[in-house]
Amino acid sequence: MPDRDPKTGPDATAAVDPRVRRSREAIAEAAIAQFIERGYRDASLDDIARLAGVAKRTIYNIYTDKEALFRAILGEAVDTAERFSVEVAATLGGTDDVETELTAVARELSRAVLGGRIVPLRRLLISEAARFPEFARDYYERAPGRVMTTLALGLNRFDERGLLRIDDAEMAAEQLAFLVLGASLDRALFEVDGPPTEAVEARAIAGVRVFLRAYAAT
Amino acid sequence: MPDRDPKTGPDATAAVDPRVRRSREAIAEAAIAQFIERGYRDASLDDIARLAGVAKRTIYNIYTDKEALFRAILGEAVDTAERFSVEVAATLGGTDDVETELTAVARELSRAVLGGRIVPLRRLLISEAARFPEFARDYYERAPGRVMTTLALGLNRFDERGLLRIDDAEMAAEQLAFLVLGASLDRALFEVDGPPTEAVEARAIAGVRVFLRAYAAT
DNA sequence: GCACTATTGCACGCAAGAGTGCAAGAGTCA
DNA sequence: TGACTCTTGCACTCTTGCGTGCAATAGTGC
Repeated sequence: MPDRDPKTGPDATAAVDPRVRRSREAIAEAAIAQFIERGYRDASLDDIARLAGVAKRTIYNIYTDKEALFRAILGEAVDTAERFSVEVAATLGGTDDVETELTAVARELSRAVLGGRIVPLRRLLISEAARFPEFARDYYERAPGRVMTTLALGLNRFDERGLLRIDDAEMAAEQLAFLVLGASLDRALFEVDGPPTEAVEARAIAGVRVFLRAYAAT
Repeated sequence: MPDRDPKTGPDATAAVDPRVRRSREAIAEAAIAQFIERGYRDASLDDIARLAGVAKRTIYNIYTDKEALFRAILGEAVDTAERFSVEVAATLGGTDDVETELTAVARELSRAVLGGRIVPLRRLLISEAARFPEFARDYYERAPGRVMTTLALGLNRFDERGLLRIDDAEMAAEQLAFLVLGASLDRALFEVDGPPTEAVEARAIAGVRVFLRAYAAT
């Protein structure tokens, strides 16, 4: 939904000047860092330029606006989050060992969501949800939404094998996900620099156990 | 932890001028509305003054700073959230009908968290967690933390009655809470003006069912 | 009604930050 | 090397918003 590549049309039309390419990359890197750290309003273009090792004027040569920059950069971040999401739990339901598989997915989920830049990105999206509601919605469909769908597929596979008894797979997927990392994720949103590990693992394991007791086919 | 009543010492020392009282109330109301709607940085004191029907100068007669105003107002909001929280699930574990009681608590929780000003407050706390980390921590301990403790006590009562088999009550309380409204709350943080109801109820009911299947004593 | 105190409005000063213009310099491609 | 394009630095404008000073006014308590 959001427009990326604000000034170039199709990428294929003639190779871009390497200077432009380098500038773009440096700016993108500096911008996402600043936006995530300070938010849209408090991130200044002077700082971004300085951090990117680029003149402020150059930013304006590429992006029309602070807003255009933000949209482009945030769009990329959401793309990245989506790319991560398609890989999570993709193979779920492949074996007969439900507990092992679910535990592995629980760990994978925890690591992926709490380890990388997802939590800061979520904070930014929530902070700017009033100003840029499309991004929040877009993210939610493409990242957590995709994970839920994938999880649901895997749970259905277990159901078909007679290892779990799943009635509403989408609902069960949500329940599994929030059992595993709901509490950890919620805390993480509030504790800006808290250590991510510790209770996270315990919650993941315990969550899987509860899920299994509720949904085991026996 | 945060300082409220920035300029008066103990409240008991002589009744305050009613003019001050009125100003304070009007300012507080306008300020929390603006801060919640626009965030710390984008909320302007001119707007708050206009909205409160008060001269900007008056705000500075009461609060030294924009920051002092924010701290005072946010402190009050957290107090209110805490007051709400002590009432949630206080009577849990009083009867023998686990399912009915848990379902009632699930509805109560959903309504309390998703219905009032809690979600916008959470958004604000998350947005400003980098600038004011004390408030985020403080809130988390005093509101959700308190609810978890209360829930855990109730679950323990069911365990003592032999109706549930609870090993780690704090963990079980978290699991229940996030089964019931984890998904709804997470969505709510991103969807600024989305309708709160609809799937919320379904998640609450289904969450309780899963919890019971996992923890029933039979 | 009187002394006192808070509110008001308004015009400031000041700083930060978005966005622009331009001429000089440097990289790129053939 | 030459033609071209992008980057750079710098100074500049404009807006927004914080915070203050002051003299006039109005509410409060006795």
